[in-house]
Amino acid sequence: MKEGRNLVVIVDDEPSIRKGLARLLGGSHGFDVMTFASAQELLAASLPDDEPCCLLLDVNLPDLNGLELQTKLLGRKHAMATVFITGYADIPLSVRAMKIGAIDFLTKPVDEEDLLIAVQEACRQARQLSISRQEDETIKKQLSSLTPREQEVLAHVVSGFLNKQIAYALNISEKTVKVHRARVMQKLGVASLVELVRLADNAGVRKLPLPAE
Amino acid sequence: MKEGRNLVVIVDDEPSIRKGLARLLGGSHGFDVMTFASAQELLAASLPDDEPCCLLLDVNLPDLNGLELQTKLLGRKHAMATVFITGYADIPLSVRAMKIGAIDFLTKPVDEEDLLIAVQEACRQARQLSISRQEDETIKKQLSSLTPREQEVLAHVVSGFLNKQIAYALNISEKTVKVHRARVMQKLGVASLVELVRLADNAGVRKLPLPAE
DNA sequence: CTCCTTATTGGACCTTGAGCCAATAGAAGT
DNA sequence: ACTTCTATTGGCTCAAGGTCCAATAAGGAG
Repeated sequence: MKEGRNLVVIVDDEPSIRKGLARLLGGSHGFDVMTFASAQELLAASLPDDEPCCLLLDVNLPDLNGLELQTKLLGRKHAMATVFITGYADIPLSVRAMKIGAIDFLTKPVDEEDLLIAVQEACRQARQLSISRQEDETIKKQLSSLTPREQEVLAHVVSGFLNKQIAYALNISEKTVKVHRARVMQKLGVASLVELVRLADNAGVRKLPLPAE
Repeated sequence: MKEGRNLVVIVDDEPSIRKGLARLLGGSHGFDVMTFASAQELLAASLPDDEPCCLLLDVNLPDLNGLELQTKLLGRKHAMATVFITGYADIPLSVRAMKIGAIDFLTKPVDEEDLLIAVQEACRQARQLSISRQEDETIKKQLSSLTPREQEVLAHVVSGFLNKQIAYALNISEKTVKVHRARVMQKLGVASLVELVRLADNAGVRKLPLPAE
């Protein structure tokens, strides 16, 4: 992943627009640029691995609506944020675009200043998303390296149970719980219960109901 | 706070529109409705205490732009979510509205179905916001009931320090740390370290840097 | 089939960390 | 002077973590 340069992926069926945008962004403003003429082209292409990017989408693409393309891409592993551009559009369409998370929705002729601000913001959000996804990934991987029993013990621990309560709930001895617990701490690379709770919460570990007290 | 009924606050300078919207929402659909003819009227009025509500704003108000009004209101304690309605507007305006957090941006003539969906969603989000703000409030209040020393100890505890490390850092004995710690737990109404960490994290208690290891 | 690894379980023992009860001392307010 | 709040500390008990050891069962490699 190249650092310092941000990738902008342009999809527009007008060659002149593509070139204009590419020159503007790629030239003096230091973005890496890739261009596509249609949604199909983009979907078929392989983007640089895990490179967070700003999608610059024309709404009125010949083969697929820009919003539908955006929806299709959202499900992917790629971290991206979208800026729409359009020549002919109405308010409901722009509102729908914003609702599904577009960074901005610009009308042609596009104001350079607006475009740059939007693209920079999109890149920023894409990078942010990429980072938080990677962290998520790492945590999930660590969690899946736990054995079923360890995961069970972890769930109880972060629910606030004492070892003896966990032992009773799982019908094993307290000593065994301690062993599992120690393994969990070691595998997840945390040194304290505090860190363990934060990590588990971030990973969305299900909290169990407290016992009747 | 009345339960079960959601409040919709309508601001529009056209009496006929006000009445139409009020009748539609207040009648068969069971919303509580309040209407205002201008931004000033709304700002001067006192809304039911802490009642989460849906703001239904005409964008083209005589005295103040709908978006500016929304911005003014955001800073208040009231939990509200906004749906804009407009007769004459352009895409940049609708995009700006969505950027500042509008739930929807509808064009006249307003489709009843769309309006209802938007209003319901706005009410849902307003209630949600209200709840999370109340929780925030409660936590902040509890935190401020801690003495300075207790807050200091809390900060260290949720940073993963051991009692002896805290004692050394604060230059007091370990026993003292334990007492402060117990008081913190009691005042915040938590029974375990796990809960304490979650509560502190939600309240944004600053984590201290770990000691050199 | 045997050997090896992993997961799960558990006991005895010891060290450290944390929680509970009681208590003192100073400062501030009534 | 008396009460209240805050900060402080000691002693005792319980919880948690570590060490050393060990048994059982499942799954693969050779």
